[in-house]
Order: sequence, then structure tokens, then C-alpha cells
Amino acid sequence: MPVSRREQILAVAESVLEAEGPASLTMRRLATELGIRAPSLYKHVRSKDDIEAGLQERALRGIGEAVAAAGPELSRLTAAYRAWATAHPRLYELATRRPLHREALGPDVEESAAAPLVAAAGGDEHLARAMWATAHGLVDLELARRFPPGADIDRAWRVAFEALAPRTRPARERTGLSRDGSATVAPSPAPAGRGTPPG
Amino acid sequence: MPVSRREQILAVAESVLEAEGPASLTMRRLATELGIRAPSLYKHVRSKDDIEAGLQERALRGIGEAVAAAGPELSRLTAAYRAWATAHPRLYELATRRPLHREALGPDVEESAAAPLVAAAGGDEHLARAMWATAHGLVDLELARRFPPGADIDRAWRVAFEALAPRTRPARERTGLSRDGSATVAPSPAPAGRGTPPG
DNA sequence: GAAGCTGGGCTAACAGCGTTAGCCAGTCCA
DNA sequence: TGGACTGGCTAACGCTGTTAGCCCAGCTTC
Repeated sequence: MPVSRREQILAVAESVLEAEGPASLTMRRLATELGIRAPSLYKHVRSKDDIEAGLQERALRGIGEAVAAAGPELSRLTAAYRAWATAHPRLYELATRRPLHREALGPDVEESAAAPLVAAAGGDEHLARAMWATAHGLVDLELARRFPPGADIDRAWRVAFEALAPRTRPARERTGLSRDGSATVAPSPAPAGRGTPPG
Repeated sequence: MPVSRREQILAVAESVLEAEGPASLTMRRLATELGIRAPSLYKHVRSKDDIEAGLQERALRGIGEAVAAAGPELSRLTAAYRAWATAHPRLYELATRRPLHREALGPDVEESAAAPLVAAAGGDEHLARAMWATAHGLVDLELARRFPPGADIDRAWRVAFEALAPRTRPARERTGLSRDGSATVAPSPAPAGRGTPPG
């Protein structure tokens, strides 16, 4: 009873989505699961889209925590990212497909999820975005079964991130930060005082 | 009149989807656009899902042609890929979200779309998949507006593909093919006779 | 203790969705 | 002439998200 009814709805929505896919995520189904009728949900939630936005925020938080718990090393970071996504494939899908309503989000969610990656990129925000996109792309294509059946996906991850790791990149392209790939979180020299997170 | 009715439906579906988004892609809407009633569509098409599969194939073909027309140079390849995706964002989305029904596809579609990238990767299929995932990830996150508002996305592309380009990668990780990044389509030394395409 | 407010359930209903069944006009070919 | 096939049609089903409006329990305030 300490959890709000809204949070309860989101928890049920998450489990239904993950267990049976987005087609089963209906208002009537959620209501049944909670022992009430569909219209009653609207006392706690604005719309179905509102529920999906809540799931997105939950997913972002979950990914952020998983990645933060993995420590600063890049290979463990990417492994944690991939592990979370494959453990919650439908939630990951929903979270990345939806455009982000930043104002409706807890203000720290996006940044705290991005911070470890920026650190692993040696503070280079552009490299961090490249890494993020690569990780997302690998996960997304794997989840959508777009790689051919026998493809060695582990190896694609290794090849990608050995190429992207800061220590192996030529110095000329760096943004003037320390070249040793250490985990300093120095913000990139963006116009604004603090660096924009990769997303 | 030389085009089949099915092809007509797909063309209308493509333009409606691109112009107004997936919510407007309804059977009744397509029928209205063609001057008939919704149930008549089922004389030419099995289901709405069948239409979406058709759109996916069209998209794959379109991407393949655009990329092939860009020539062998990696930077032009990636530019063509990104340009196609941003010119047909909803179609790109639909094409990559759907799992691929390979048996229902023209057998050459997937391979021919992949071939130029494998070539640009110096024949290294794993690197080709890494590149593909990176390009897809960059496009996908951009289309979903997941990058923060001021992000320099062009630069993320440059950073990513300068790191991934075969000529700048250390030789130890290569699969023993020519190291000069030339456009030889030599298959990678996979167990099967011809190399598996990246997807 | 009575009155009133409010939170949170309910039923009924609406418009729109994909889809099926069954009917019928026209065309083509034997 | 007649049968088969093509490609329309109407009617309808069960599902969806959502709204309107009702009502009861419990709390607060006279």
C-alpha cells in the first residue's frame, strides 16, 4: 500500500508487456489484472500513452542503474547494456522507439544514464554518442532478428568497440582531452558550462 | 494498368504512411484513397500485416539501391544510408522494427543491400555488421529524437566511421584479408563457402 | 451526530479498428 | 449459352481507447 496506484499499474503493464508483447498491453487487460474495470484506470492515469511514457521512464532508469553498476570499464559497460536489453527486450524496444518527452522526465534520468558512457569515452561527448548509437544499433538489430541466423553477434560487438575505444583512436580527432582513456569525467569544452549528455 | 493492384495498394500505403504516420495507415483509409471499400482490399492482400511486409521489402530495396548508387567509398555509403532514412523516416522505422520474414523476401534483396558495406569493410563481415549497426543506431536515435537538442550528429557520424574505417584499425584484429581498404568483395573465411551477409 | 466533499470504483456507450461472410455484376472462355 | 473467375459491395463481429455519468465509502467539518 505504500506504492501509488499509478506505480502499481505501471508494474503490471511492464510484466504484461514483457511476458506477452505489446499486442496484449490493453487497458482492459491491465484492469483485469488489477481486479477492476478498464474505465477505472483513468482515475490514476491520463491515457494509454501516459502509461507507455511511464514505462519508458522506468526503462531508462533501469538501464542507467544497470550500466552504472557495471563499473567504468568499457567492455563491462557495453555488456551490461546489452544484458539489460536482452533481459527486457519489449521494454527496451518501447523505450527507444518512443520520442523522449524530456520535460515529463525526472531531470536527472537522462544525464545519469549517459554519464558512465561519457566517462568511458574519455569525456568526448561525440565519441560517447557514437558508442551509444553503436550499442543501440547492435541491440536493436539483434532484437528485431535482422542479423542472419548464424551471425556471430558477440564478435560484432568486440570488433565495434575495439575500434571505438578511445585508446586506439588516432589523437588528431580527439577534442584535446587526456589521451590515455582514463575514466576522468571532465566535461567536453562545449559552449555551455556543463557538457550536454549524449542523450 | 501495367502495375498489379497489390503494387498500387503498396504505393498508396507508402505515401500515406510517410505523409501522416502509422496511425493513419488503416485499411479503410487505403480503400478510400483507392476509391473502394475496405473489405475489397482483401481480394488483393492477405492482411494489414501483409501490407506492412510489402512496405518493408520496398524499403529494403530502396535502401539497397540508394547505397549501391553511392559508390564504394565508405563516407558516401554512410551518407547515402542516412539520407535515405531521413527522406523516408516512417518507412525506415517500419522496415527496421519488423522482424524479417526471409522466406517471403526476394532472395537477393538482403544480400544485395549488404554487399556494398561488406566491400567497404574490406570483406570483413563482422566489421560490416558493426558498421551497419552503428549507422542504424545513429539513424534510429536521430529519428526518435533521442539525441539532446543541440547535439552535433554529423560529428558523431564522422567520429564513429573514422574509428570503424578498416584502414585505421590495428592489423591484429583483421581477419587476414587485404589491409588497404580496397573494394574487393572477397568473402570472409567463414565455414560456409560464401560469406553470410551482415543482414 | 449530520452534512458535505472526494477518491475510486462502476455501467453504458461511442467511434474506429481489422477482418469475415456472403452476395452480385461483369468478363472471359469453352 | 453457360460456367468459372475477378473484383467489387453490404452487413456484421469482436476488439480497441475513451468519455459521461452514477454511486458508495470514508473522511472532514460544522
